[in-house]
Amino acid sequence: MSVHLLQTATSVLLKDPTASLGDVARAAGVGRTTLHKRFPTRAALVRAVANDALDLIDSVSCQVDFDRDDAIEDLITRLVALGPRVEFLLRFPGLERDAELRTRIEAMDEPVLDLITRLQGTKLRRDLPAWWILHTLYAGLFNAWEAISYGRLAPLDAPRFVLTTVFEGVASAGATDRT
Amino acid sequence: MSVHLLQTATSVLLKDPTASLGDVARAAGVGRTTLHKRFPTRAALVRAVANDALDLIDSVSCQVDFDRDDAIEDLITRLVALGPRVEFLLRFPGLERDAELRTRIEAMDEPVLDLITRLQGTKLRRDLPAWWILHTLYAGLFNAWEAISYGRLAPLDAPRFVLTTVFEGVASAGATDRT
DNA sequence: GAGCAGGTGAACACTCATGTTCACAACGGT
DNA sequence: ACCGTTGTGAACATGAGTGTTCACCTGCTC
Repeated sequence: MSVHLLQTATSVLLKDPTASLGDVARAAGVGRTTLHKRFPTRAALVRAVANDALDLIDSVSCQVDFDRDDAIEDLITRLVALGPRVEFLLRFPGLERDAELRTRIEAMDEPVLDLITRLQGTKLRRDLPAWWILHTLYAGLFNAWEAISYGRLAPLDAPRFVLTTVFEGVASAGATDRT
Repeated sequence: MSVHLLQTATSVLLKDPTASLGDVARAAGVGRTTLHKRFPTRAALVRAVANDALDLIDSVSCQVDFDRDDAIEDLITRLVALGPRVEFLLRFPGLERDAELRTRIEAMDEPVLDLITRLQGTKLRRDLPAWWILHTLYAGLFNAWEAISYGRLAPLDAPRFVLTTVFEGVASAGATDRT
């Protein structure tokens, strides 16, 4: 049941980062006292939500074979499915002020950066820095999550949208005006 | 001098959306009373900052000839230069709850959406919805602003990065694995 | 039934952002 | 020198979120 509490907290805090603890408790169908017993302070709750998301990413990361050439496609597809839990990590303001969290987030980026660097020998452009490509991927993910939450994009369409847009761009195949 | 106040408020609130009015006033080198005299309430300040950003966009929008085929490139290049003032519009939480602001934001999107739809006849892909392409552009902008604020990206490089990435994608030219 | 773990609402004190007012200082125009 | 404007710090009341405690209830095991 504590799991459901964290998930509810995730979506409530994501929708309104200034939501009070009372709001979170009510949304989770739980007393504010109970919430306080699990997470003695607001900072503790936020940290728990973030760590939960990081655990989720770790579990996904383990399932991806980073040695395969289509590892990125696999990773993106799996990350899209995670939705708000991970979006929280990239969106919640002030999260990077927690040193421990910042460390975990950077550690999460590292293998992907390595993968990108390696693939820049084959299927990825060499004229862009790896970090820019990584953040472009994140931007695509965030884009998809937002569209899904607004009901504009079907969750099952999302991976294809993100991958095709990030990899091939929005220009039509014929128009190659690389400047 | 009021202009400088709004710009300071923009960057302070962007860095920390929960910053107190005292923080804003101090950052602007002005008394909290003075701030209150100009903007009687916090909501009024936020609205003023947002409207300032929208005015800025309007003034840019007027300079772009939406009939030209390279209007998008022109628009993006100009928007990148605006930086945090516009980033505020896309980032600040709860901004869309103000009906008047939401209207202005949608009105801002409209001509760009029309342009995208028109260009889908020529240089833009037809197999993606116009709104998706629009949001991909925004995501690229946001990406660049963030990289600039972290000092990773030179402002003068930004337009090229955004345009080439959004239009052509991150895949190397040879790898055309359109699924 | 006794005991215990877990959950709950009520209540309290405390902090802090906020809105508001007021008296005072600086400055420019007349 | 006078006065309106503009900015300033100090002070105050208010409200909301927060952390904390306590008494009470429920369901479970022994």
